[in-house]
Amino acid sequence: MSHTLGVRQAQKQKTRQALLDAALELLEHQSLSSLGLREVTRAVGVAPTAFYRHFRSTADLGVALVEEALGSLHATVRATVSTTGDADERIARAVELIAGHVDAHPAHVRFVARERHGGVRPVREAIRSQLARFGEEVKAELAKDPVSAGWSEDDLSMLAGLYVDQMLITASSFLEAQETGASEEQRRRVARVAERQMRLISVGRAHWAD
Amino acid sequence: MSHTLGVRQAQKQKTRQALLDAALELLEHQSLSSLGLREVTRAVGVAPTAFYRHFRSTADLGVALVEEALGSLHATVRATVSTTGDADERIARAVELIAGHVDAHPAHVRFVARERHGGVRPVREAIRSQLARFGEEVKAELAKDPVSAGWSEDDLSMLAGLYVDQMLITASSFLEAQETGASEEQRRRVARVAERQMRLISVGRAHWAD
DNA sequence: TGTACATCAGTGAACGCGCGTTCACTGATGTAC
DNA sequence: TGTACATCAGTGAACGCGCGTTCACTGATGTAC
Repeated sequence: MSHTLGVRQAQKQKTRQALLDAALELLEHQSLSSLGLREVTRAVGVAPTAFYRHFRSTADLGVALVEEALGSLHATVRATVSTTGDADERIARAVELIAGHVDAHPAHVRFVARERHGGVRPVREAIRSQLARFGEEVKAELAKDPVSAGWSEDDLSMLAGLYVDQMLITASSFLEAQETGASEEQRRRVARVAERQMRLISVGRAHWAD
Repeated sequence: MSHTLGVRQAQKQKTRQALLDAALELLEHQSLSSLGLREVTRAVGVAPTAFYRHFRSTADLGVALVEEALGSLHATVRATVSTTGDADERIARAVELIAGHVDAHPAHVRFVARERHGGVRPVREAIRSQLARFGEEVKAELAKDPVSAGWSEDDLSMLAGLYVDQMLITASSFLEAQETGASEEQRRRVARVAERQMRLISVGRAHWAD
């Protein structure tokens, strides 16, 4: 370990991460389009001008947050598609993984749900392109499955998109339950609905070629 | 026609509507949480203080916009569920109706998609409660259909929710195509994907009880 | 129909405040010899 | 190892500006008689 990055650069990274963390927290109750640069630096405890050493604008910071948030989601997506077992087991496991992701990174999920259709174009586009990548991965996984034998590329993409959207809807429902301080029972109801919706899609998939 | 509302009240309504219209237009490139009261009055051409004669805050104006936007969507939802014909015809007609709605009211669709998970709680809640009402209507319509004979209440709700979410996703896809100045061919591709996703759900529905 | 008074949508000045951005700076870290 | 200079992350003062909100007002509309 002779090359540990240098004190100066390490400190810079630390400040940058503090800005990202503070922004994510401030975004719990507002949208990126109303987030102020001074708000963020105040929360971190640095001068407003320090912001410019790391980001050109709050929109730029938002794009960095997309990478962070969808990076963490990416791991969950991969875990979800690579589960094994019969259809029902895989669905139950997928919903559990999503619930776990929302518990671990609620602010990331909120950020993606909020800014996916939000008012800041570069952020919206960054989210869209990352979700398209997820779609490609899910599609590749679907293609391997014997259930999809003989499916056209278009149909595989269509189904992959349906799954990705469904994952986000499910994550967003768990988040809402969490935010409104729902009981364990309400949370389980969200899980049950999500499982059945995925199961219905999976039934449709099994009979698609009929 | 002896009771036409009175000049004063008619003028007040006109100003109120002008505020709503201006706000909706300003929300094309930002979220409600960053919309300023002075921005809105400036666009209308009235003094900032006139705003308070109609709304207590921009959040309050947002709630009024929810009613307007979901009122217009409501008509489309009802038209969609009350189509007749075989499954494929009904799906094609539903997608056409959604595309038509996006053409007629793009700003309404954008507003709902953006603020459904946006930063202003009362607005989010107003949207949620209206969408829940749509879900109830779709559910009632599903219950009448012989395909759903023997379905539990929970399963009917689950499917109705899936349809409502799918409608919004479809509307949002059309809007995105419209915003990015997509060609007629790209627009038709959006329609084709949406139709197939609905068809897959409909296949799942037909085989649900198997 | 005419008059006197009440209502109230919209005005315009004023307020204190926080915003984003600029600029020249400081002082710790990094580098060359 | 020590020295002299370069780099650059973070500072702090200053700027002009638009914000939301208050207040007393105006004058057209509405109402009572």
